[in-house]
Amino acid sequence: MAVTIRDVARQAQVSVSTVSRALSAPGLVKETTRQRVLDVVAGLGYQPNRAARSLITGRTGNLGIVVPDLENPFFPAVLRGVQTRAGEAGTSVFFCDSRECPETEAELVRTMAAQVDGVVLCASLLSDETIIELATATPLVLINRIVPGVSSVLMDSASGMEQVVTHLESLGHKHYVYLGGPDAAWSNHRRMQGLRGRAQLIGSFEPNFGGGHTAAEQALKTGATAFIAYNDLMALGALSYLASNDIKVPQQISVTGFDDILYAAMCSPALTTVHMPTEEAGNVAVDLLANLLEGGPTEQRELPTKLVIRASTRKHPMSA
Amino acid sequence: MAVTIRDVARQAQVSVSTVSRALSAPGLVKETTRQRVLDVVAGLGYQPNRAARSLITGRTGNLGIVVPDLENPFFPAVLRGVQTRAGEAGTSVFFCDSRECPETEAELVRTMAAQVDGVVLCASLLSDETIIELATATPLVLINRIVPGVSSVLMDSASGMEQVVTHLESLGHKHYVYLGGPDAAWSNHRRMQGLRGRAQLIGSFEPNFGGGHTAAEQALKTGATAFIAYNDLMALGALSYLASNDIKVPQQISVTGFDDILYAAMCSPALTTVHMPTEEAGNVAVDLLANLLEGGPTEQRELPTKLVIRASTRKHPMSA
DNA sequence: TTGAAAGCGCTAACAG
DNA sequence: CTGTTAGCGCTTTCAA
Repeated sequence: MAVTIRDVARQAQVSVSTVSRALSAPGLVKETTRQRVLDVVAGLGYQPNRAARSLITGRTGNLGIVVPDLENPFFPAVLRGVQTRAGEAGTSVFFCDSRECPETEAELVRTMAAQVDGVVLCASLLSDETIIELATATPLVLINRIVPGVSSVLMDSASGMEQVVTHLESLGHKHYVYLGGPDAAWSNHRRMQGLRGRAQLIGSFEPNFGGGHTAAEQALKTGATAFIAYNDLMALGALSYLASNDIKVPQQISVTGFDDILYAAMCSPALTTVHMPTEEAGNVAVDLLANLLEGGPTEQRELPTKLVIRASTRKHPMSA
Repeated sequence: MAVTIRDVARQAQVSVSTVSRALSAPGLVKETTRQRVLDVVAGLGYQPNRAARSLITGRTGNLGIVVPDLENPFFPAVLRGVQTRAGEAGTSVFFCDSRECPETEAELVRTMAAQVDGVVLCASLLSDETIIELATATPLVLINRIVPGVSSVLMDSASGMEQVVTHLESLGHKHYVYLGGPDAAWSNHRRMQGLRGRAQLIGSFEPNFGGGHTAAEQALKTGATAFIAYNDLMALGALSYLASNDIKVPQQISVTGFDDILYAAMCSPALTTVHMPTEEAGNVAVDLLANLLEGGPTEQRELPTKLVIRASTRKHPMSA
């Protein structure tokens, strides 16, 4: 195979342990020796064998992330945050898409566990019990989910939703309907809390374009003047349904989304939605995982969200 | 740590080598012995330590993929294809986003090389030389890029573009402009070939929403009646620019995209674009990589593309 | 068909 | 500050 630590040791005229130390515990080696080793390392293009290292340290230097749907741009954004922060620490990232299936999710976490130091679980659909069980076996950080005793980073959905409601009320809307996401999604319940009981509820629907389409059809029958979608993808689906039925947004019906994915700003009318600090959440998740790996305590962190008002909402016509 | 091969051997009353063989070379062990070992394995929940295994076999059982922009839904779709096929073979997938930066790209491939058996490189911006150099060090499969002597899977951009041109001509358009993507992108040149010299060229622009916005502004000055965008994201940006300038699509100007990302169908007007077999490309890439790892030859595979006609194109008004 | 033994490349005591 | 030594958990000759 490639060049080993022994080759470096020989050429630098030191023992293998000195090479090892020069690389991973610089303080323990005389500066001139270290420099000599480093030169040889560079010259030979030596790269430590990670398998050998992790065999002895028990650490892989990798981390995993599983998301429910890679096609929802919300999740690639989180991935980016994770990759960026992990990369800074020389950590590589495994990813998996569970396709909104809880069984797959648990399976993936278990499979990953064997080859990573810890995993980030996004918008999990698993039960508290299963999550606790997984967290016992593997350092685990949740994103947008709270489970007692497990680290997590939250984007404040409840507050985001309250901002939506406040906005809609300030526009004079009296009757609005919530196009609900998956029952198993913790975020869905959290968002409902933010509604403070003021919205009519329908659902649950699939948290994607098709789900929004279906939801809009039902929502229309309620006579509501505003639709609050579980997420942007559903809102986009609703927009599409309404457009194809010649219902004008926002003139006849106001629509709001959640997540502020890229397309929320691109569609027309541009979507009023709640901005989520996705990349930052990814960063923080990696930090929490790092703490965990150093024996630190579990932590919960909450990141603020902010309503972004665009063109899909306006004053309720009757309230003028 | 966890349960080791020795624990299994002890409890099954055989040597460690027998356990090893029972697991990875079933033919070499008496059936009854094998069954006994397997029972113990299941009972103990034994999972072979991958680091130890790969230390000796030199294989990691992992593969890597690097894409230029995770925010472009085209790439998550490819990722999915890769993950799916890799998963079937028990292979895990590392991902990285190079953020359209060639240096980062090369760096990422090199970093990954240390811990994967091979890597898939999507829409690479690197020079042929660099790619060949990387391919020499690591089994490599390219997606949407051809480099002599390197395996690759192509989605037939040239043909896709020809279909666009044919469509536009059939609608009576005489003057159309190509909103070009990055100069370093092989796909960009390939798509230009499909133009057969019949479009005016402007660019290059960033292959995203913002780039499309900018491009549309310039394209407008050409007096062309149809805009052909390098990809859907740019087309979406162009649509947005035109809408905000009260130019009606497709009444005044026709617009086409490329890729058929999810949002191409969602926006309004829905985008006429070229559908790319992204997931399949991911699958095939994994297959080619597997062949390579088994000592097979490099291969080039081309997958067909198909024009999807939606609402953003129509007959040229002057040609009625 | 099975077992014993020799490492894969590296880190981590333990001496010096 | 540096070297020696003993493995980490597994696969793979080589013998039996």
